[in-house]
Parts: sequence; structure tokens; C-alpha cells
Amino acid sequence: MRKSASLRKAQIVATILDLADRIGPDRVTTGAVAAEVGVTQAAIFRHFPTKAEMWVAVADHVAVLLTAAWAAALEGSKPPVERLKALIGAQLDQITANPAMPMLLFSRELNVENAALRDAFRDRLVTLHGLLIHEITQGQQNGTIGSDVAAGDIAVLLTSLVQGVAIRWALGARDFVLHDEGMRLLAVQLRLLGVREG
Amino acid sequence: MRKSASLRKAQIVATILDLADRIGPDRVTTGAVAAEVGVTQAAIFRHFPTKAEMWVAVADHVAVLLTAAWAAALEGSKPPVERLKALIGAQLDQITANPAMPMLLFSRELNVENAALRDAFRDRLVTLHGLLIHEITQGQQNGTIGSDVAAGDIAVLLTSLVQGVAIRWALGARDFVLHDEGMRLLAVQLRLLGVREG
DNA sequence: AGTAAGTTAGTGATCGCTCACATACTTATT
DNA sequence: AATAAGTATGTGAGCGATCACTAACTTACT
Repeated sequence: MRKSASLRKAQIVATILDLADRIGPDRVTTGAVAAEVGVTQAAIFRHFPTKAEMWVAVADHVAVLLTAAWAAALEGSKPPVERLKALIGAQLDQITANPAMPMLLFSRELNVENAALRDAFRDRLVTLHGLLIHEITQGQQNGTIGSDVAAGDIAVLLTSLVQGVAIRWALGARDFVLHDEGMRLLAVQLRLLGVREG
Repeated sequence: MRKSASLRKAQIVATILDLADRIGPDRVTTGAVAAEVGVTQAAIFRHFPTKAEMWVAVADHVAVLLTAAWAAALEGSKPPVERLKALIGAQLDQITANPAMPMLLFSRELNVENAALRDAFRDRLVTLHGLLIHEITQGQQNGTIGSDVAAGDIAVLLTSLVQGVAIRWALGARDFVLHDEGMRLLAVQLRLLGVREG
């Protein structure tokens, strides 16, 4: 079953994400990927010069997914609070679709071995933080979000909320729907922040 | 330089925590520990039958520290809100004193290799969550904390807050004082929760 | 026929762990 | 008090397994 290089590369990237979720990012060896893909371990190196390059390809793939999801969430001319909800909902959906993401953030591969991988994810997180702050500021300016808390602090609280629920989901039994639980807690937090519904 | 077994064991446990912070939990090999301690790698196995047992000893050590810190935070007859602040302050202090703890929660050693290690940390987190809920409920009953949000949800929000700030500190440049930033955000969130000062 | 994709069979490095042996310390007997 | 016997701690060398990666050769597709 020979495949073209581009197809094989995409298959390898998808397999890495799948395996990272199922057995943990640091257990994703070239041998494990090869077995899952259905080729010999050496064949992997026909498509990627090093293992680190494989992870960079994974990071690129995830970055594209995230960026597209955020753009879709911000489409149309909704009020700032709705855009905030859409952004966080999109983030929760992306984590559900790719459960390896939270674990990957704390993997040895990202934190110790692979600076390029680390930088790629850092860049996406900083970008998301900026998008959140922008919407929060807009909401404060039009009066739908209370102005007694700094926009930056609100962004940190919301980011922590997503992190907290995602980590509880990823490390636990995954016995709840991440999107639903996240949006429920977000509604609680937004109410605390003085958000007027409607 | 021979040492008694108990001294050596304590030294090994301390070295593991130090190395886990400096090079990452999954890079703590028996050889690295031995080099840091100043004995041969084989000598490590005079004190622990397996590497997993070494980590269990580390978990026991950390569990004792955490339990003692919580007990100290709850000492005296302070009002519930003060006890909440003390609990979370103690947690932030423990993380500062032992920066490897957050990373350890996501290590391969804990999540994949060592079920006993995982259970030990899970148990401590569940216990802390229970302590938080107890104080929140007390505060809601005496009217110092608003009752419009369920105690369990407040506990989740506060836990996420600690997690979020700790992760930002541990994965980042550690360019702020964890305790100060955590308590500042806690004050913001408590104010949002309708906590009356005094 | 030429080339892209894959295989077989390796390499050296590193890992946790074991074993035979050596040395420091403790206890018991004279 | 001296010393023999026993125990606790440590060493040096090495085992088997696994890792990322490579080289030489083969097959499938255009």
C-alpha cells in the first residue's frame, strides 16, 4: 500500500496526535508511529529528517486548525460578549477534537527537547490572549462588561477557566462534555463580571 | 563519605525534586540522581528497589508537606474568607518552595508509568478541593460570600485560578512572585464573588 | 528506465537494573 | 580493651531493552 509523500506525511502527523493522546506525548516513538501507520520504523525517516521535524509539522498543523477556528468564531458582527463566548467555545471544541493538546503543552518534547515546538505553541497562546483582551476591551467600552476589573485580569481569569476545565477533563476520566462544562462555568464567570445578557 | 540509609534516602528524595525542577521530571534518571548525590548509579538501588519506589517516596514527602501547610493555614478561629485566603496562599507558597510540583502533575512518570504516584497526588488534590468547599459553604452560610453561585463551582473557579497562575509561572520565565500575583487575582475574584471585606 | 517509497539490518547512546566484590561501621565475645 | 564476626553502604563492570537514526538494497509506479 504505497502512498504519495504528502499523503504519508499527513497520515504521520495525524497518527502522532492520536498516539500522543492515547499513550502520552513522550511515549510517541518513531517505532510506535511506524507500527500505527503500517510501515517500518525506517520508512518514517523518508518523510522527516529528524523526530523533532515531525513534531514541528504537528505544531504547524495544530496552529492552522486553531487559527481557522478563531477566525470562524469571530466571523460576522456579533457583540463583544458573544464573540468572547464563541472564541472560548471554539477553543474548547479544538481541545475536544485534539485531546493531546493540553498534555503536549507539558511534555518533555515541547519543554525540553524542541524549542521550535515550544515557540509555535507559545505564539498561538499569546495570540489567543490578545484576541480575548480585544473583545473584553470592546465590551467594557460599550458597557456590556463591567469596567471595575482590568481587561488583562479578566483575560487571565478566562484563560485559567479554560485551562482548569480542560486539565480536569484531560487528566481525569473525561466523564463530561468539555464544551458544555466549559461554557457553563464561563456563563457563571461572565455573570460575576457584570455581563448583562441580551 | 558514607551516610546512614535514612539520611541518604532523604537526600535522594530532595535531589529528585530539585532535578525535576531543573531538567524536567522525565529527565530524572537514576544516573543523574546518583551524580548529583555523589555516589555511583548502582548505590541508588541500595536504598530503593526500583525507580518507581523512588517517586513514591517523593510523593509521600510532598504529601506530608502539603498536609502540614493546609493544617497550618486553617489554624486558629479565623472567618471562612480568611481561611480560604490562607489555604490558597499556602498552596502558592508550597508551589514556590517546590516548583517541580506543577510539572510533575503532567509528567510521563505520573501519568503513564507510575499509578501509585498518580493516586497519591490525586488524593491530595481531592482533599484540597474538599477543604475549599467546606470554607466556601461556611462563608455562604454566614453571609460573607454570595450564595448565587454554587460552592462547588466557586471551588472549581478558585482551583483553576491557582492552576492558571502556577502554570503561567512554571512554564514561563518565573518573572513574578507567584504568591503575590496569585493573591492579587484571588482578591479580584473574591470581590466579584460578593465577598465583603472585614 | 528512472525515481519515489519502502525494507532489512544494522549503529551507538542511554535507560533501569543486577551481580560480585570491597570497605566502613556495629555488635558480641573474650 | 582488643578483636573477631556480622551488617550496612558503596563500587565497577556489565546485561538486556529501547531509543533515534543510517546505509545498502528492493519494489512499485510513471
